[in-house]
Amino acid sequence: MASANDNLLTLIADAMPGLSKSEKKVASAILADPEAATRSSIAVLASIAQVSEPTVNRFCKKFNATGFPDFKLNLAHCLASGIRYVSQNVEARDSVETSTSKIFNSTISTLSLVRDKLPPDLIVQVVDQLIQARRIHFFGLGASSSVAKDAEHKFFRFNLPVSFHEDVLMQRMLAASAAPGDVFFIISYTGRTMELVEVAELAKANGAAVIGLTAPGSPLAKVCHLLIAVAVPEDTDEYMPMTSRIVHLVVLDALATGVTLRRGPKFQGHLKKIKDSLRATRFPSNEA
Amino acid sequence: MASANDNLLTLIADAMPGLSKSEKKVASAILADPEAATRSSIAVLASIAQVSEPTVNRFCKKFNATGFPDFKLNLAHCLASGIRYVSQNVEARDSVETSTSKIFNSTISTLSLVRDKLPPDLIVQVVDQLIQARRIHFFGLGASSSVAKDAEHKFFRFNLPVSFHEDVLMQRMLAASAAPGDVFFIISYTGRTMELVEVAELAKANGAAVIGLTAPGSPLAKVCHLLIAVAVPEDTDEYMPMTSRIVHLVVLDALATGVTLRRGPKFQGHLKKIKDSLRATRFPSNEA
DNA sequence: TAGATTTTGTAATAAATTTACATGGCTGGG
DNA sequence: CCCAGCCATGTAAATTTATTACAAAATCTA
Repeated sequence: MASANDNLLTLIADAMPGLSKSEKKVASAILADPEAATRSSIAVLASIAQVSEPTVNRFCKKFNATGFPDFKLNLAHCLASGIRYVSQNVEARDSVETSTSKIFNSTISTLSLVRDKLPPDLIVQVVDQLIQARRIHFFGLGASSSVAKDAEHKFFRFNLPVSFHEDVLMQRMLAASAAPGDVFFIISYTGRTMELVEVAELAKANGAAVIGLTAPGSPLAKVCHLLIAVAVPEDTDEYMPMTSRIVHLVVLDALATGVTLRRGPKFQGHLKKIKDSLRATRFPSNEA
Repeated sequence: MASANDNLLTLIADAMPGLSKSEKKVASAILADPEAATRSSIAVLASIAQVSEPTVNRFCKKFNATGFPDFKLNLAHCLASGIRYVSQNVEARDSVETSTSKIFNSTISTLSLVRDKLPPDLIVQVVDQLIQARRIHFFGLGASSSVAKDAEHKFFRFNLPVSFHEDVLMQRMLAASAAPGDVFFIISYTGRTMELVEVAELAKANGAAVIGLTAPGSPLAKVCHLLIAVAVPEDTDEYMPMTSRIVHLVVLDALATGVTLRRGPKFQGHLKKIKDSLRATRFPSNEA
């Protein structure tokens, strides 16, 4: 399913190792400036890549195109949908306008990257785990604490037994008194925050399920029963985790929606009740 | 900036009245199935429109293309970036895989929509306002409270005098004791939450600046000195504000980055100090 | 190293696009 | 109302672009 409108550039980049010498030349010529590739003729691209024209043509056909023009079209599509797989880092001399557009662009491209990379059944598994949980704790610290808080807010509406804690002592206490049936959902960009790793280990030792939304290969990732790995190539040292946080939130959106869908229509009534209870606090809408 | 690659289809539709007989034929052939147009050759399109090939070519040149292929490319661009807005809503019978990909897609397309619609200088103005503020309060309720919390966290790192409150009484007290030089940054998806509107009015009456990140035309929007209007066509009644929240966060990222850039390089030292202070709480990275 | 296989390039062919030019229809002045 | 001039449109030729068929080179296998 993901492969249908998959990111062509990513596809090419991923296929690189398995390509022959001159195919690699073509690939890197395209990756170097995809925008230009969509505008050039096959002759121009061939000369840029220093290969013959049929080689370029064959290359295109390898990537499910009927020929070169079709390939260019596909390329144009994936470019237009905001996908710059190389993140555009903000630089100190950028104007505010530039940095703003860079931030939007890199957020967008990161999201589409994650969308394509996320194992489709993983979300399903996590949803299953959440639905049958006796109790769900969302933990996060620092930048991830507002993500965890958001998660609590969202899942609370679903009438799931959720709680959110950003206090380390509370987290520890809850982990210490964990039992099978409890789910600890731990959110961390780096996956290296000691406190959280220890809490995860403690919870796990007590038989609770630990779900991690964090970086692959991190200490926290190793502890989790279920891991939603989000690898965001971020310029962490320059600025702070930004896109990773967004990705985490969207993943949680997906999970929450998954839970609702699983609960079926009988459950919509509950949501409606909550909505109605909020209505009283609002100015009436002037729309129909 | 937005008008540069503005929607080509709209452009064509608008130009219709001023076109000649056979140009109209071409236009309607394209508008009837733009997707097909990007895939057809000039000969095919000409026969569909019942005109000759040069007519099609001339038509393309009228719309700032160098020729037919270039025109197709432009068309493909505007299709890919525009077509997704509609019909990505999650439906009750969707599988979890489908809903997940829909959520990612609609988040992505909403972000690119906002990116194109956001007035470039607005961010600059807000950044100016924030930099010179004596004190900044981030307010949000419900789903927006975690957005506000996130904002506080981010701006705090910049050593700006920020605070965050989700408690209505605290908000009211702060607004009541507001003074010129204070900035109230109020975040609300609907812009209809009474409490927040009242707080905004109170703060404004006391001479504070009110910045709103909310829906255009809403009661809250009318109170603000500076308004960052985010109109997200959301199926609020089915599920909850999801994409709007993400957009809000990305806007705040842009603002935060804008502030850092304005502060200049001397300020990087401060950021580094904060980063170092966090390092002690982390497992060492195994990377270089 | 010989033979087979794969990769790459050359040259011819086919397709698509553009240009140059001719025709037809319309408009406005006589 | 008719003819000159102009604009819109089409025809056909030229040019560019893409594809195919085939041959040469490189790589691999035995």
